[in-house]
Amino acid sequence: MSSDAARRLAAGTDGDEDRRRGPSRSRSPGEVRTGVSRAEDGLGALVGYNCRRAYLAVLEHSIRHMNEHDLRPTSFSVLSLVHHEPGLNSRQVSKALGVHPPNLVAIIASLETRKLIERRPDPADGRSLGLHPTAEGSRLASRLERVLARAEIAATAMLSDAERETLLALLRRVWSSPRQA
Amino acid sequence: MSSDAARRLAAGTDGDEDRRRGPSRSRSPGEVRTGVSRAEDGLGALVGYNCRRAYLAVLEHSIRHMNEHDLRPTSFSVLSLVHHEPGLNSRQVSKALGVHPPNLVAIIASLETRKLIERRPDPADGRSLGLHPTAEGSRLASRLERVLARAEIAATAMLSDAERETLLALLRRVWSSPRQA
DNA sequence: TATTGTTATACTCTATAACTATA
DNA sequence: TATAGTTATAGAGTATAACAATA
Repeated sequence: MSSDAARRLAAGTDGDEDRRRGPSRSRSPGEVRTGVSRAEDGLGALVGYNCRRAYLAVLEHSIRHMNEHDLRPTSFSVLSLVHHEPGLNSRQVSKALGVHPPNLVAIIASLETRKLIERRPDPADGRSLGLHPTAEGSRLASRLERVLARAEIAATAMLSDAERETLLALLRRVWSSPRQA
Repeated sequence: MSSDAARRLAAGTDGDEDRRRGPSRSRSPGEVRTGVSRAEDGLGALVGYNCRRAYLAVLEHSIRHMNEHDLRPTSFSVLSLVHHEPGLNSRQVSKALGVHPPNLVAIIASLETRKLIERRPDPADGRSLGLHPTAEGSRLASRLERVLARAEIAATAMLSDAERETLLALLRRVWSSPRQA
């Protein structure tokens, strides 16, 4: 490590003892000081950036549990959704999860091969195939949901239960609110 | 559309008028009712899932502005970080952003080719190359940060300013808190 | 021995066009 | 004409091993 900037970043946190410090120069004098590296500035001020980092931090705790059952995050999402909403077809799963239809084909085929879900022709629409969890699929979905919920509590142990609920509620509103225009 | 499940999902929201409804059957009787498709159940209860969906929802508003300057999310992150912390080397950027070193090589090379950043040999360490924004790079970073901040406010217009700040603070704590073990 | 920057490479994820069967 | 499922494919993102130069 050679620079001041490096040492400030290393921790990744923005603790109280680190609040007021000199500007990290190497910029021309007279330039506006932007607040260098405080969490409220730059990337730290962006909801998108922080959502992504939080997602990855939480995922790190969860991914192992999914891998133990040979499920990727999206495979698990499909299984869980079909568990809670049996009868959905592929197109509806696509819309609900925001995954493009072609990218669901292999996922659904794999879940079916592993006998976690079944595809049943819709008698009312010859094009549509309803997705239904098998008994084993439902068991796995419920169990993994519980395991992942616990893993997430561990991953977000720095939050109180109330704060975690607040976070969940805010996130849900962000992505599931009807968009304007 | 053929199933009940489909109609319930279509809106993506969980409005009050939709709160109490019968279980979506096609599962064996006597099975525990899991709360089918309410936001608090299944995927909706998972922080990771909601972080990811919120990230993608916000990104949809922001990506256009980055593309206008031929920047991908990670390229912009590097530029913004280097703008606020000039002098960081590639390894430090890697740690700060959680991007693996080999994946930064092309990004940094491109930013340098476009004269948005410069690489200066560290006199104290012959291996290290300090990254510094050019005047144009700093201008672009500041401008894009402002544009993206506004785009995010539009993307999260369903939140009050206070709620947005709360969300940001909670997300930051999730990913930047020191992890246990 | 350890670290910085790098190459090569593989794997995963995401996106688009176009085809078929059905509506 | 439109929609559901699918194929093929391209592009973007992410990951690991290993090397040269330097510490």
